Amino acid sequence: MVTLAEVAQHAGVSASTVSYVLSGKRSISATTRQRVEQSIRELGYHPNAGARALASSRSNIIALVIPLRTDMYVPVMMEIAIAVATTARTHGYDVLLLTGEEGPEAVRRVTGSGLADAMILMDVELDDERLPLLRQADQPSVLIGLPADTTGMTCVDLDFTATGALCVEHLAELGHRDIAVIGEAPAVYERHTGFAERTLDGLRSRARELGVRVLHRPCEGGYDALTVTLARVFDERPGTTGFVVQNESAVEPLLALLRQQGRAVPEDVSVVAVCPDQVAVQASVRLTSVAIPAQEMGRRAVEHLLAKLEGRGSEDIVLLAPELVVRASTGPAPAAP
Amino acid sequence: MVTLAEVAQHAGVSASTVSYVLSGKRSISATTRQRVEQSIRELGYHPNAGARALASSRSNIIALVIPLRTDMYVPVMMEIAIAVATTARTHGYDVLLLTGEEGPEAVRRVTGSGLADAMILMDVELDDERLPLLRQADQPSVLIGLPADTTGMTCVDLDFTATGALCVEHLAELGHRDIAVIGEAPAVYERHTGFAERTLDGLRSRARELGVRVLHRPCEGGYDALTVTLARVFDERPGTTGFVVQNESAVEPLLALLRQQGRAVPEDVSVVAVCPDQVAVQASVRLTSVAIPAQEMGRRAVEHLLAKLEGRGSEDIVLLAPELVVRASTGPAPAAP
DNA sequence: GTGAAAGCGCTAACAA
DNA sequence: TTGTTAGCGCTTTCAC
Repeated sequence: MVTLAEVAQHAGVSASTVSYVLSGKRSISATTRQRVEQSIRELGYHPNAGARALASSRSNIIALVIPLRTDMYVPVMMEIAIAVATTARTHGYDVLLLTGEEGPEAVRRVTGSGLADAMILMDVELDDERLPLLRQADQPSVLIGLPADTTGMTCVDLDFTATGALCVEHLAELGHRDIAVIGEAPAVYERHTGFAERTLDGLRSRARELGVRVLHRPCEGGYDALTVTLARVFDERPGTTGFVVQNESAVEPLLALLRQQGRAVPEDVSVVAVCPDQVAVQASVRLTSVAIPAQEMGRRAVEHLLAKLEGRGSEDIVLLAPELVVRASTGPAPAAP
Repeated sequence: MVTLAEVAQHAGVSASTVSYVLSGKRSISATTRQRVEQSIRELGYHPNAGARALASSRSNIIALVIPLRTDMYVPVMMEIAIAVATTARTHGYDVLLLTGEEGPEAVRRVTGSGLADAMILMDVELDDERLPLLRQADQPSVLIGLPADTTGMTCVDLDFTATGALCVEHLAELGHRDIAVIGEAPAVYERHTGFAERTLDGLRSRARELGVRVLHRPCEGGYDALTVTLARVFDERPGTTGFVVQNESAVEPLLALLRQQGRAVPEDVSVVAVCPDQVAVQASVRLTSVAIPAQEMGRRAVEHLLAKLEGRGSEDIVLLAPELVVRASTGPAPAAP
């Protein structure tokens, strides 16, 4: 294993010079720099991460805590994780992958050991038990998601309230007056992950303003669950002409069942989805949808984290504006019979 | 920040004693151990990761290289990653998440810096450019996937050859004599990721033995692509009664199009999928399928890696046996018209 | 069963 | 612009 001392000797300079060539923290003459860089290349030198961390008390590692549950938004999680990793790399950081399994203990362990310089938490719950630890830790952190109490926290999330509002607005403009919301599995609401409620809040309050009636039904994914849910919806509100779906695994079943019942999309019924674009374009009817901007969420989370690490302040709450893309699943409400 | 020295002082012992209490590498009297453990708890001590890595030249970190492409098997990738992370934790290791983006350079960087003690590579291509580096590195590694040349490598993968064979066997037993294979996107085959070809090989050679005709069509996901592909299949082989699908995003479109064409599943046409169980059970017809055992792959990869780290040898190639689960999408071939 | 002490490879004052 | 040097916190030999 090649050490910095060996590089120094090979280049005929002192260790600190090599160190400074690497860090750029003081000016080096062009010739010296070149000799050192030459030696580094010739010897195939790579700085030792442990030694560096010890001496500088910076590991150049960001911890990313992903949810253990894989019942929801898996591709979105993955996309965020990848965005976090690639963004971090462009800034010289690596990413440590932690699962939610360890719970609050993970925060303590990483914070205490100096394994990572900072952390990003995904799938934050409204009243997350890790938040107190995070607040008292001296490590910067960013949440992806929005807890109930955001005091002292930096959060990045899609503006789900605006998302909900946007969905109704679109349907209202098209003349729909009776809307059903097919939501996430009941477990998601019980877990109080926040985003589902926020979508609903935004949707309902805008609906009230626009004079649109809303029926909300949480729903497990899959055909069986949706068959029941859909029957109940039309039973209770036969005049329903608009659907908002926020549940990936309900999308295709919904479309299939509507088709099966002879309700044409978008002629008889309009559907707006809150889902990744890939799902929207690969569905059997190309879906008008609001996408979850996973990449941007990951990127922004890292950038805010780095800002904090470098002592630059940064906004506390970053809510990304939703964008509704109109595709083939929404159209004017049918004339009342 | 609490150091080992402070714990030692607080407990009235030497630093090395504390270290040995932590590592268990030499016997400690019960009373001393208790005093030390007490101090550790009282002071809230966490060993410093950098110092530990420097002194022991072991980081207790495993690097996991995930593919950058998210065009395929995303949930499977995620599941493997989570399994790797949780398994690693139970053995005292953390996981560093690297994207394929850096390419071979990532291997060099991690190997050279001592950032990680070992690495796991996912989505290995048949002729992967990282393999030579891996072979010459002194770090243990495990591949998830099977390259063309496995010399000196430890690999974990589903036995896709057996998977292909299993699919035809099932269809052949049901009397199907003309089978179409809806494969991954052409790009997947061009990339030579191996698994797609291996499935096909196993499928074809078993088909030959059983006197079954096979037509293979790579296919992009989605409805449009599948519409074209399906038309071509029935054009070329009107007598096709069995399908094997190895492409998540072709599953639902296939079922929908067959239904639309008035071909009932499984009465007129049988479908076997190679896909995650979740996809199989949530499809509009519950699919007979061979699952990709993502969790087990992740777990096994870590276990083999640890075996190598501890100097225990370990098998070179681990091919997990496929299991076909019969659900509602396969049945006896219809009598010839 | 326990302690003393020499590093591990690097960073960052402090000096020149 | 460059060199000297004192640690960073821990592991591990060597000695008792």
